[in-house]
Amino acid sequence: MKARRANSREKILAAAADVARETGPGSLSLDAVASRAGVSKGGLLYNFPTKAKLMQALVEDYLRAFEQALESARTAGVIGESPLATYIKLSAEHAEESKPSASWIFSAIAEDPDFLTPIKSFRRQVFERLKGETPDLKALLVCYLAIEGLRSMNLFDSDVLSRDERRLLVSSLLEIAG
Amino acid sequence: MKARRANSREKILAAAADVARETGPGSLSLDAVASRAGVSKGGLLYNFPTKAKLMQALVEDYLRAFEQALESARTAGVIGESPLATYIKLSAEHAEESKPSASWIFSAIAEDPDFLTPIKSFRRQVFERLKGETPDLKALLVCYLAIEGLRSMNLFDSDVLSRDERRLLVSSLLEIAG
DNA sequence: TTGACAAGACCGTCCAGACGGTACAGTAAG
DNA sequence: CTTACTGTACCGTCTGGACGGTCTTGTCAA
Repeated sequence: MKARRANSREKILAAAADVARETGPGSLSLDAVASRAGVSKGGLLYNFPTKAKLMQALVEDYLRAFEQALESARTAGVIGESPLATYIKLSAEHAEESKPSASWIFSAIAEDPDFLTPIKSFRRQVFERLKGETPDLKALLVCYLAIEGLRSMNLFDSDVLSRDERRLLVSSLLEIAG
Repeated sequence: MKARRANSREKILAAAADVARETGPGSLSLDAVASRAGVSKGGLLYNFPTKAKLMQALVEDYLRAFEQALESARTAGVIGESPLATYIKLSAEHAEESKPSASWIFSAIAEDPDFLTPIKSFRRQVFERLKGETPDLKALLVCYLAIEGLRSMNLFDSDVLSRDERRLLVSSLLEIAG
């Protein structure tokens, strides 16, 4: 679409995520993001005219990426696999990444709590879809919530569970999901 | 120990939680808390000499309250009930409260991410204890994580699950916990 | 009983710094 | 000529916190 010289947009987005993760959600200032991205503040404001637009882009990119990953996992998955199982596997992989991938969310809701609404409605959508595809509601609830718990641990960079325990959890969930 | 004239300390703490919930984590300023608590800024600073101390008090009170609730639930609980089942019931009750009880956490970690460490170590402690008391590790993992998911939904004020679904989830977990 | 006084609890104002955002002149590439 | 920036200077606002003053309460000697 844009960016002939270089892809500043993505650099900036990545820099914002890094700054949020490393220096904390409250320290996500435009100056910090700009210098981290190797871009001047003027350049940042050229790409994202306001801080809110930056946050919005962060949210939208995140949601789009997850949606695409889910879609391709669904088509590329094992044929006999249930949609719930696919969801569990994909989410577990995401949570297994060493870096908390979305701690910028904290910055976003600190900036304006309304940034949560698109995320919430996306989650709701995914859950409703899963509900239509899963015969056993109890199994769905348990698995979905446990995955949500895993996501939360990743978000808060919690080390309550060991790697082995995480693996055992996932395999148990897959067993429950059938 | 303190507060001869009135109990400003608790009023302030409650006000801080209210402000964080209603106006968002980023808007938790001393001025806002003071006016909400019906106290001047000077008075607030008298009780909590710095913003960090306020946050710390919020964290400590929260942890202490949960610990006490857990302890009394353990002693007052049904005799045949497993510790895991007690934990599930208590946490579910907490999550059932209409107001997100701890959204000030976002404010705290925006202020300084280190406020998470006492919370994390507390969680770890609780989990380790549960691990020593629960024979079935798989059941523990699934239940603990699902509860964590429930907590996260409450924290983010998410409405993905209906009340009925939450109830079904809890009963399923209790079934798994045995 | 009373008056002096100390301490505790709180008020209201002020300030330095940080932040988001604007403005604008310059420049290198296509 | 346009796009995509860089760099600098600047403004208005908000925030944490310091500070000095004020009102209330308890204590205790006379």
